[in-house]
Amino acid sequence: MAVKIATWNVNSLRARADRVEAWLQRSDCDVLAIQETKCTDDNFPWELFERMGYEVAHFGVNQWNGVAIVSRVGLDDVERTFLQQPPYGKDGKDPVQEARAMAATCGGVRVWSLYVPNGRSLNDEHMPYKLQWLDILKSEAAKWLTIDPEAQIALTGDWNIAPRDEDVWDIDYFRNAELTHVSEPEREAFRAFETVGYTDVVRPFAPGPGVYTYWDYTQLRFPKKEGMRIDFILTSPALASRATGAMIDREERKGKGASDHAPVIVEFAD
DNA sequence: ATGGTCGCGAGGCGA
Repeated sequence: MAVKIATWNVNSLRARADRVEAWLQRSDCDVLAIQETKCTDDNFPWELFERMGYEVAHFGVNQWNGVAIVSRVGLDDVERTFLQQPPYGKDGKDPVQEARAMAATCGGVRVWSLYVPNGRSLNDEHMPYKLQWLDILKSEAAKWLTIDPEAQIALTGDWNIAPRDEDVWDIDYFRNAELTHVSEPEREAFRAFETVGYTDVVRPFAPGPGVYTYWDYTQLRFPKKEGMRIDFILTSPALASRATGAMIDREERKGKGASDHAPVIVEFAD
């Protein structure tokens, strides 16, 4: 079946409930993968989606992270965390499994909602966590294609990596400040998904330069058009061949109460 | 102008 899938880091679902509802209405998406709900199941706004006729599954353990999948074309075989997903333990504290990944089968597509660890800084212990998290996810994703080369898989979400120099507004600024998201280890971790067979299905329909999915709240980054392309939809080969269009909804970043990320949308034909 | 923005949750952390 034809299906329209979006991914969006909403940066708090409760603070943005009205915006999310309005966006879902006008975007007419069949599936929305959400990151950073910042909810637990207890304070998650279930009825918001149910009254629009969508099913919803959520994975959130505290006020951090949190991922969800919303669908009106079925929501089956919900899976929370990927196999071998590494936990995070700071300063030798007990490692905790964070709510950063979940999957569901919607309209025949295995949709993953992914919130890749930020990394924080090149020397922070969060960076090796980020790289290991991605490496293990890549290995799992490679296995899925080995098991079924025709699998319909969409790896969607906030990858916290800008794979190309043109994916940030000024690569020299990032290099000079030794910022994350553009380092070679991070980019290699991203390319590894392409090496095992996954494709960015949005970029061909929304080519750069100057095309971004995220703008920092500070420094007037959005009006100055100083953003980053860090949200992606990567798909298996069989699903990539069905992509007929895609867009980054930059309009949604405008105005008071916007998330710092824009929704990213792709359409697949039958 | 040595700051500037958010959200969560009630001080500081994470982004």
